[in-house]
Amino acid sequence: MSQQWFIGESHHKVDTKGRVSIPAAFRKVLASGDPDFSEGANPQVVVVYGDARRNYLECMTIKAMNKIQRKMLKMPPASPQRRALQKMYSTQALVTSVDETGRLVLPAKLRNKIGISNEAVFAGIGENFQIWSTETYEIENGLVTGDDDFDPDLDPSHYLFGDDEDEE
Amino acid sequence: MSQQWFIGESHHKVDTKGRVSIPAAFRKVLASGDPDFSEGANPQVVVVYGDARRNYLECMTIKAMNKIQRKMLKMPPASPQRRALQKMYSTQALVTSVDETGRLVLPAKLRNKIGISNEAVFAGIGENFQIWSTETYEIENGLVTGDDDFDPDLDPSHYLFGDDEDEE
DNA sequence: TTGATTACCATGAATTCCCATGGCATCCCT
DNA sequence: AGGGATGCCATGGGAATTCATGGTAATCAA
Repeated sequence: MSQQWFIGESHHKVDTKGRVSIPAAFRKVLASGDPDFSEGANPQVVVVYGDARRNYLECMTIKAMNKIQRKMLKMPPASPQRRALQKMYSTQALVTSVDETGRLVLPAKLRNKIGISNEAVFAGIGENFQIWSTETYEIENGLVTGDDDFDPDLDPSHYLFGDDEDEE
Repeated sequence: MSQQWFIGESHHKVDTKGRVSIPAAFRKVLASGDPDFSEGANPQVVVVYGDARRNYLECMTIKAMNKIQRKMLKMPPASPQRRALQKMYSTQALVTSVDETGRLVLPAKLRNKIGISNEAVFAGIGENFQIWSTETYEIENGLVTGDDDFDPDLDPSHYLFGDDEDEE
């Protein structure tokens, strides 16, 4: 069962062809989230580059993608919500697979979108992970925007308080 | 099982004869959704150009078309709903096949319908995909119509929140 | 015959595949 | 504890293949 969540942060080189190594730990999660994965083969990944306001790529397993697709199919076909989701998760997304050497190829379009020159940051978010250009990542993650219910100066673990579910 | 969904977005040239390359990824989905497909042959596609309000072509696999036909057969024969569907999906549709070089030929009638000059956009929507003229696509997809429950400025992923199905 | 449609061939660019290397950590042997 | 030996990991380069696209010849329909 190895690892279930994408956890960790790491930096990787992006070469002229757009190839980037995926952190080894993430590859295992991808493999376990790919229904068609067989030992020795290469797991598939989904890369979502949709939303214009985002300056990172959202990556997930096939299982996670299928779950999203099922959710979308349950929404009213012509609703703006469903349309927005479909545009983002179906149209502006890419299904590809990890290569023999554990790398992912990011097409030029996607690299431009997030402004990657030659180095990328992989950030695990649990059920999915993000790819950032190193420069953007440093800037964007320095400043945390707060709203009325959020205090940037507070230790985040405070928000875990209360309503514990059963163990494990 | 290769790929199950039409996912991705890409631009392709349309020549004077109406020939357009179908994105390679889409061709694989078409092949797997064609019951009569045999290795090395050319998969079939269904192109629906019916509805006057649409300024794009809706394309799907044979399997998807069969599903729609079955649904229609279950509806009351003389109902306006069934008639409308039949007109769109049976009358104003075209079954054709991908050629040797991976292209599709769009007859002049269909090109005029969606106003294609010399470039088309292919947009994957999961179970099917759309063909747009580049110009229309840019315009139509820039403006997002909002209603009371829809905020165009919100990241679409918000609409995925809640009501989780059981874990698999 | 004439315009349109289909089949066949050609090519550059992009992408995928395959092989190679250096570094770091782990294991194992004595 | 030293010192290989082993193996995985990140990265690089070149070859081989696929893709998108163009052109020309053959076939068809009216």
